[in-house]
Amino acid sequence: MQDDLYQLDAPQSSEKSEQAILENLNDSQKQAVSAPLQNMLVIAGAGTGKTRVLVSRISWLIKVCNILPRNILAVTFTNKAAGEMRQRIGAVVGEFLEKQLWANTFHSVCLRLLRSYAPQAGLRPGFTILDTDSQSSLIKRIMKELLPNFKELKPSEIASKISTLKENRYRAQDYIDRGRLLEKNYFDEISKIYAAYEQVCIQENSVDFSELLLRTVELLEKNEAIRNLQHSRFKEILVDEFQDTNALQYTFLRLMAGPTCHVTVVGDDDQSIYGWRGADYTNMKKFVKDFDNVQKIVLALNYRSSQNILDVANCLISENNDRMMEKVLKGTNGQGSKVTIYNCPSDLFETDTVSRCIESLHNKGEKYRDMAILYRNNYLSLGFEQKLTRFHIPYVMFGGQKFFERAEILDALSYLRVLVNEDDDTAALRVINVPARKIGPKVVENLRAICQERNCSVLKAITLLKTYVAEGGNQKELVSLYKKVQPFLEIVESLKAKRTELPLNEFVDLMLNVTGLYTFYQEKDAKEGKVDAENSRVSNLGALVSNVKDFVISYENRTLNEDSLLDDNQDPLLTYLSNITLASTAELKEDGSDENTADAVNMMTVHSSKGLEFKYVFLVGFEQDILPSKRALTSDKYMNEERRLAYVGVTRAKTKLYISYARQRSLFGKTNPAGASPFLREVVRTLSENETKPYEISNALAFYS
DNA sequence: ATGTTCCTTCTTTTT
DNA sequence: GAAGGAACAT
Repeated sequence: MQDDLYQLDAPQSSEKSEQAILENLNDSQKQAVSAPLQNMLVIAGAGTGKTRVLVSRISWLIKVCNILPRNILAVTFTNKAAGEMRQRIGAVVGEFLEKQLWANTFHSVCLRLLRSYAPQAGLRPGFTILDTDSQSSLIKRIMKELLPNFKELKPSEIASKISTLKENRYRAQDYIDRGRLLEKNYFDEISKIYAAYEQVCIQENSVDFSELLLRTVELLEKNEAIRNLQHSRFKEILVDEFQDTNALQYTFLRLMAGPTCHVTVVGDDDQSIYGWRGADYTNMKKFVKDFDNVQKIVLALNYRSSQNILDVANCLISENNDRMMEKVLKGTNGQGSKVTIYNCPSDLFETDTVSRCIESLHNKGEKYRDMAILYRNNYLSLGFEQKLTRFHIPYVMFGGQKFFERAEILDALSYLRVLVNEDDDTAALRVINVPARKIGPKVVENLRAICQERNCSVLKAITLLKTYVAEGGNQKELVSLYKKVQPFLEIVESLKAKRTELPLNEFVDLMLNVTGLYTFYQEKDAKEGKVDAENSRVSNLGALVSNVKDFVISYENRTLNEDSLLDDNQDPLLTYLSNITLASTAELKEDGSDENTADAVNMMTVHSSKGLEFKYVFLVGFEQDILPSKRALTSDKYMNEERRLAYVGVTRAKTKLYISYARQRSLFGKTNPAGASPFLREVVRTLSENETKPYEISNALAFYS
């Protein structure tokens, strides 16, 4: 604390700070970091030190421009990026100042605002966030009720349709009024479901992911006082991965930035790979138009890859016809070794070749953790998993079955959600019969009839039944209905009573016992013969408890500033649930197996590799119909995005890149002819003219014994 | 209400 | 080829 206060009182040493912050930056980086206060667009190619610039710029604002951290808002796309940024800024400006900075994802910034202004935003305090799974099950429920015979669209498809509509600012009524033109198919069904969905969400006091954004935008638009409050607070706003923002996030940004605020956005149109879920890199163009005097800075000096890799990358991306600007990455690490292209007779040869190559690299002293296998589709990982296992090569997979999407975890969280928000029927209905309590569809139907009649939640309906029975009500159906659901109510009530008595982690442990989830999943594990297995359901529940424990510790240590006082009404459980729903991914490390300690080959999709780098990269399955995906052939737009995806894959490599494709591939039990990706053909056609080709083609057959 | 078998599906994924 | 969902039987 002493040190922190010292730092706080010592902004005068700014000349020294200046030097320290600008040290080891190149000219354009320096230009961006030390620019006068203004709106800025930083176009940062792959590996050009984008995060470094952002972190340095924020440090500069704090240490040199003497802007208070609380007047700065840094928005990122993922929690991981936000955490990393906070940590790196903390290292420069000290923890004390770092803690006052808002560095968060779009969604959690919106959540914070909505929690602070719930009533003004049309929400009741304690609202819960719908995860993807809950959203689908809610829609499924609505469809069953409203359109039992409508099978043409899956609940998840409707869910993403609704998300897209929200991202384009269509509420259900807007869609009904003026959406018919947008829709070729199923307009009536979608609008009916959307309208009902909107209503149920309000009833249940829950918001989905897009709703967090949309509601905040609406709040800021219609409430001038709240908007002005944000304007007087945020003097500098910075956005990372700007090419990934969607229309709604862009609107949010415009609303948050007041007349005296400066906005800096950093991004790379060539790395926009989330267009399929609403990301629109033309926001970069819009930004220049909509904001005043935007200073444009281009970073093209690449610190990551050897020149051969960059030559391939530059050539690849140059084929795109919708780029914002011609950008040629120039390396700083010398020519390096050539990119190896493996031409494999079949997918079996491919996995074999890659495994052998990894083995020989390892034998030469390279670490497994410096290598990565990147693929377009998750199903391509299977063959590599098998082959690597046979070669006794350790690997870690990113993505895949996510911890917080597992059934047992979602069950546990649903119980917790009911405790926090008793209107959350989606959560209640998920677990009302888990573990099995003889509450089937019939009982649920009867309950919901009461809900409709009384316009109340499921839990409330059960409570009403209880009162009815206690007061000597004697209608047979109601009494027997109550008997059926009584155990569930008792569990919820007893948990409610104990909630405040115990530390949260102990409470969650207790909950798992009281509800019977532990026993239920123990039996399930036993039936499948995976008792004590690392990925058993019970051990996952255990991991949940320790995750809660970690949360409790950090929650108790949090610094109480004016924002956290506004937050969450001081209910740690509500905070935990919100955090978890907005966190997902690999946030929860399998305890013990810290990724730094385990030396293992990394396996992931190209999408999830964005932002990462590895010494050795194997870009596999670089084939027609895979990369580019079969479905991309329909339009130039999709094709360009696929090419950017390939570009992202290529630019992950530092020292050496291996690209492989098979001439035939077994897929879902069937063997089909395959072949090199047209992207690869483009590159080879263009670069083969060069005297010194940056690549070499290797016939994988020679490897196979 | 629950257990069993058959049938469909098979990009990418964060929040 | 495996997993999740729906229809069917117990």
